[in-house]
Amino acid sequence: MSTEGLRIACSNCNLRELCLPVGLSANELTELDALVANRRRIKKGPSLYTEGDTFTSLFAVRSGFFKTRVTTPDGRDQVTGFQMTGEILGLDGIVNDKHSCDAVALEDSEVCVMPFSRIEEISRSVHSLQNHMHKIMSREIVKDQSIMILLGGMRAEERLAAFLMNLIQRLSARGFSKTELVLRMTREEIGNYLGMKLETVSRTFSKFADEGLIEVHQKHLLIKKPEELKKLAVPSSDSCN
Amino acid sequence: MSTEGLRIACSNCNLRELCLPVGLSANELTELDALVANRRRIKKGPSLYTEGDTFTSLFAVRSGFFKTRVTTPDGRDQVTGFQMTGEILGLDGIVNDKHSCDAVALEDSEVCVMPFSRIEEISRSVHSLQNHMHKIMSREIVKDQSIMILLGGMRAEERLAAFLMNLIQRLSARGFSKTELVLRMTREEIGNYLGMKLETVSRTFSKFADEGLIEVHQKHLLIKKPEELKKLAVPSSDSCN
DNA sequence: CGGAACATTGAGAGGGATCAATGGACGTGG
DNA sequence: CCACGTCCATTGATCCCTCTCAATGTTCCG
Repeated sequence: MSTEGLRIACSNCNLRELCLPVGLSANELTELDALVANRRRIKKGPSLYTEGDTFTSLFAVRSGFFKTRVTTPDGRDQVTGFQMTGEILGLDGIVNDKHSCDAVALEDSEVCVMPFSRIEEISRSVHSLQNHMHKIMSREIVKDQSIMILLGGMRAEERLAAFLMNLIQRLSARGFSKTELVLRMTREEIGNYLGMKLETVSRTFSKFADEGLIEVHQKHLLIKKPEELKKLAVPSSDSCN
Repeated sequence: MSTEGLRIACSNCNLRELCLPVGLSANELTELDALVANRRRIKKGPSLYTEGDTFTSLFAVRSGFFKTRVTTPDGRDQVTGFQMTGEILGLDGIVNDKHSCDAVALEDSEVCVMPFSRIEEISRSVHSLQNHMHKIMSREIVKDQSIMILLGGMRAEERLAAFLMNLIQRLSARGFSKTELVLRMTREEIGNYLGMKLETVSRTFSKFADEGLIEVHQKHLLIKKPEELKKLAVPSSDSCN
């Protein structure tokens, strides 16, 4: 929960190809250096923000891993996403000036804090940033469409396969292996996200393992037949984010 | 599919309290009059746009009723939303400069065509429009969270109750009855949206009717016990859009 | 009036939930 | 460094909600 004053400019951040500045020119990048107010470290467990918190800033994940979660009045909750390096958190807060979900760190993490008023201000002069913000929000909307397909129409196997392919794809875009991954979340969190119970997640993993598609050692997964998995996950396997 | 040249300014549109201009001052409204390029009529059945269409404009529903739908590579499809008067269509297209879903008119409809480049341009000088666009997109993201709760964690009864309460709430915001409504979509479309089969939708309607919560006459519904329904639909019954 | 599209209702099957017990992994403290 | 407790994962047995398949009814429109 500590708030350090570490300041690093977007223009020489090694994430600039993944994060908000993606596609901006060198000149434009320099203008973005005023965008990040500071960095913030979050230990595993605590929330970056919580439902109801006043919205002031967007956050870019610099390192670590998050989940977002909404809780219903009757205490049920729903995991709405998992965010990794370079992805943006906080877009839910814009509409009502307060956050509508919790963002929880699943491991020790670090985020760049970008005051939203500053984003809007810079957007007015840097056209590409303006367009970029629109694209980021639109991407989120399109991503949510994929989740609706998943939750609305797919069966357990398909959901889990789609989930794995999505994770693999995002990890490989970050330079990680296409065949090996370490799950940062529990079976329960996966299940909650995918609209199934943790036992079903576990069983489905076991089934995939029996069929030789993957190898499971707790949170360590080895993808042995990506093509087969992809076939299971047919719909929108190219989904971004 | 005809493209008429009907031009009406936002500043004297009777939807300005519901639609994009909501909350803008009179002065600002005048600046928005350059925003709507034209109007377009869509008959029941055809699409306003289709997956893959080049994205150029957002659309505001002026009259009528739409559904948005994504189709997966293997032919399954998923209804991702229903849009009524004053609501915005096309946000999905921003990220890739092409639309990622179909927008289908469920009755004869009319939309205002707002070229996105013009929106971005005006946004740079009219700060409240800039903020407004961000809020509209954020609202869409928050709405999608509610759908995830619905699809991920609720049972058939709860889904349908939540759906009805949401419709009623949006209709009443438009001056329609809080207790009576005409469904513009079929059972199949409702079911697809809610992740259930049309038979289950029909059965659940019948169950609600048996319990005296509603009265069903095909597409005409009478809400007899809104409180009871709301209780069933507990989560995020206040969801916007 | 007849046909097509949509809705209702029933009977049976199945996928995933639920309840329950066991087994590993990890971290903390003795 | 081991013991213990906690958290997490696996697996089994059973049940129930929803899907599926199928028949009938209703409305609307040409």
